[in-house]
Amino acid sequence: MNPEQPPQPDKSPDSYCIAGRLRMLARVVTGRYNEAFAAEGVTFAQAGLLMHMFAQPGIRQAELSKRLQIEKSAMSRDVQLLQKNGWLTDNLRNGLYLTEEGRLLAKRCHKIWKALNEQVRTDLGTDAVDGLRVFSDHVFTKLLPNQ
Amino acid sequence: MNPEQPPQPDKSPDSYCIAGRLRMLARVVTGRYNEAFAAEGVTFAQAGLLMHMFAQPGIRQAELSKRLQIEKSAMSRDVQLLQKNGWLTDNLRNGLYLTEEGRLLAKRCHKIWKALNEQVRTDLGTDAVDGLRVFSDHVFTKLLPNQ
DNA sequence: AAGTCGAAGTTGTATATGCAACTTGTGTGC
DNA sequence: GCACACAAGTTGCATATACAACTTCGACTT
Repeated sequence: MNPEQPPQPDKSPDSYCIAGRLRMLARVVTGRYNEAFAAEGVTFAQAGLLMHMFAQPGIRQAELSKRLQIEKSAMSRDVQLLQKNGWLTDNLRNGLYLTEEGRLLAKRCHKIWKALNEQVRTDLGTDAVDGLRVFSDHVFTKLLPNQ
Repeated sequence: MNPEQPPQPDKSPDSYCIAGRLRMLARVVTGRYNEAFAAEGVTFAQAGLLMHMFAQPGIRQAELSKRLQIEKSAMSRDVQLLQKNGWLTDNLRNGLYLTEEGRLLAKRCHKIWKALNEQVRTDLGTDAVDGLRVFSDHVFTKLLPNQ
């Protein structure tokens, strides 16, 4: 795949592995976001869910699953974890609602997210961000089965 | 973040979340690769490691960690899993070597990978693949600390 | 109302991943 | 040779994720 390189990120230019590259990038970028949310005691994944639930109270797990392309059982467990922390009301099956504590946390997370996402966009530059958007659009139109 | 959309992948065009998007893409694309490797009884992550070890026998965990940007403890466990399946010799600490069975599997995986990766590139198109490459290059130069 | 079917959600099991703390190995200076 | 420092690897613990199988819920039919 990429023989004989010194200890360096694997960035072979041609015919690189799409899945491998995506997963590596996700690890790197997730790490950066996780650092930023650590002060609030949440991971990026958790913060993201909280922000979705804040933006759309009562949303169902099934809808979040489709939007985020996370398997329903994974979503179920993510949701249970948030609930265990007291951020969700206990009527999970009737739609997801944040507790007051959850709403406050979601707001703080959104503040952090907004600043960080801007920072990262600036750091990477327009070309990079556009590149990812183009790739992303093609995946949605060409790789996803139905909707 | 993305209020009021019907059950659809979250593809809000402007100011989308870099980390969220990357993670979603990684989930989607990983799924596709995992399907392809399922016949061999391995995941994409495992197949990738096997191919690296095949291409560079004796490579150390530390080097793979840096190349793939996987935390060393995660790498340690991934390696132990491969060994448990009889694909690695037992001298893990002196570099990673495939068993004969491991080498054969790695070759079959490479065949699958090569065809699939080409297929995905074709499906997505040059624009998309270039877009990801550009993004990726910027992450390596701007987001990774040292090397 | 009872039965049925499909969607939504949960649980069992396994892998992939990270952080912190620990252990082991290696080399360097004395 | 020893002691110390640092790199490599492992282990404890927790989260994120998927697939399969199961349960529960709701709507529709009769």
